[in-house]
Amino acid sequence: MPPNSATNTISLSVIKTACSNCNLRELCLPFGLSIEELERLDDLVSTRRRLKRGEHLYRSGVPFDAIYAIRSGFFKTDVLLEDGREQVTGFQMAGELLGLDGISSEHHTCNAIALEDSEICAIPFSRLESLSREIHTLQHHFHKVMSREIVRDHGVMMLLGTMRAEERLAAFLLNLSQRFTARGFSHAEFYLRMTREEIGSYLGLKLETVSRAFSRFQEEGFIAVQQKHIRILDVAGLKALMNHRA
Amino acid sequence: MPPNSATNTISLSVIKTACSNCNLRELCLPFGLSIEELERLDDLVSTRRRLKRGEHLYRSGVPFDAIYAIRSGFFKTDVLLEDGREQVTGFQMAGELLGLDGISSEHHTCNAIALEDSEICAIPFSRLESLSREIHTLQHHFHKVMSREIVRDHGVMMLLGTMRAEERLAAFLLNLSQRFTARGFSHAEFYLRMTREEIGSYLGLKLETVSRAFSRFQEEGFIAVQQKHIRILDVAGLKALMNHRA
DNA sequence: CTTTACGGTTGACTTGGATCAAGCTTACAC
DNA sequence: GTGTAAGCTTGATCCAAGTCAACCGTAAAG
Repeated sequence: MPPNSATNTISLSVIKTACSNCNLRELCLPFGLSIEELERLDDLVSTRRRLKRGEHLYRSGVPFDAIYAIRSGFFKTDVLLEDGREQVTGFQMAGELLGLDGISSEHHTCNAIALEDSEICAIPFSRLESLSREIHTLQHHFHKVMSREIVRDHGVMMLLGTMRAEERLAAFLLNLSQRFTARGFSHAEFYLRMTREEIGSYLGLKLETVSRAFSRFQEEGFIAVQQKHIRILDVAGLKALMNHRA
Repeated sequence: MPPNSATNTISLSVIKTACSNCNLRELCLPFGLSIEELERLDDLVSTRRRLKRGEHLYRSGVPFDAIYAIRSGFFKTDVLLEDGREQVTGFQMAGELLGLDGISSEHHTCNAIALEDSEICAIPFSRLESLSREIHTLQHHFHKVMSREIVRDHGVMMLLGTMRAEERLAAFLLNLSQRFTARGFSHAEFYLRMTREEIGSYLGLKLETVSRAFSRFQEEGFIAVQQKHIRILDVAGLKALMNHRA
């Protein structure tokens, strides 16, 4: 038996799973690039890494040298205060970028933790800067991605600063639903990868309040919840809840 | 009398006040550039604009085509919900950039309003992208500025998500103080350009709560307040207040 | 100088969400 | 299988901040 030939074929095909034939390319960094440009980006995205549930992709304080694209899986990012308080700053899914916070000080300023077994592509940042000096489209798209992160953060501030508990949770569910839809999953049915406590931390609420709001939404017929399994039954109802000053 | 000659001299000297001899250059976009590079940036920063207190620099929804550097003055940015709720997303001072949120959708997503008579430099964004494809240092610094904004937003999330009213106000005062210091002003004494209501909106509190927290800080001897005039008397006291889970 | 309006302070009372506590469900280890 | 721990739900109670209201201070307009 010549095992090498088979092995080589497999590993070659694995390596070949670069940006150019990644099915997330329209959601991720390669968006809008030509075939030739894509191949240049492939050269850059050399390191792939698998993470188990609970594993850190990076920790606050460690030197920054790459940003990460999520190939599959689900992450949270959080910031810890000295006294132990945790703020979850975001939940990230396939096609989204992690690590943009590290550019400013050349050190990561938050923790990124896999909430399920995941796979990421590491993109060395200085090489990304070089390439985006040559590829206008890549440069512009990268700027859009950073800007989108700022806009998203403003949305979270709005949520934390002016909304009541049920509005926050409704906004959260609608946002998740919309992002799952963009990835070809059901907009109405999904599993939450995070605990009630993590949702609470993100939304500035305690886990008991999150749990009660879920129960309330179920009583009202907006959703069906069973632990981490969510079915959205009334999108309009959830939206209405957010807009009227209750 | 020949008024023209005098006028021309003045306007020439005003025009010459470009990045290369702006005293904010170390805080602003030109940071780290060589003399020649600075001159290329000067060509780009052509439009200067004065705004009266209360005037909008841009409004949410209008097309984005430039970012703005604050030459002098003070701004707030806010997001309005359909039902009228306002979230102040930031306060910006000299040397800081406005409008980064507009890159992602090519439309501004918040309002920028002058809180005192101010002057800004408009930087056409597509020209900034061109130039930063040629000047590595400019590209890298711009990325750092965007990233810094993301880190700042995470700080605000932490504040809104996990801190109590007095911690939030203490964090806010310490942050202002630090930014004034970086601009060569007293770290201990300054005038607030915003109302209690705007502070409250930023911090996710009502104006009465902000007012009471100011009074409380004064009673404790941490600060002296008289309307918008603030003197910080005990930085350590304010810091301590933030760290101990009270 | 007086009027007026806006912003700020303070008090009394209410309330949404936190806290404390008990019990339940699910999943995994043994 | 059974045990156990982590996560979730629900109830009772409490409290920080919100709401409502009155009044004060300052600054701009007349």
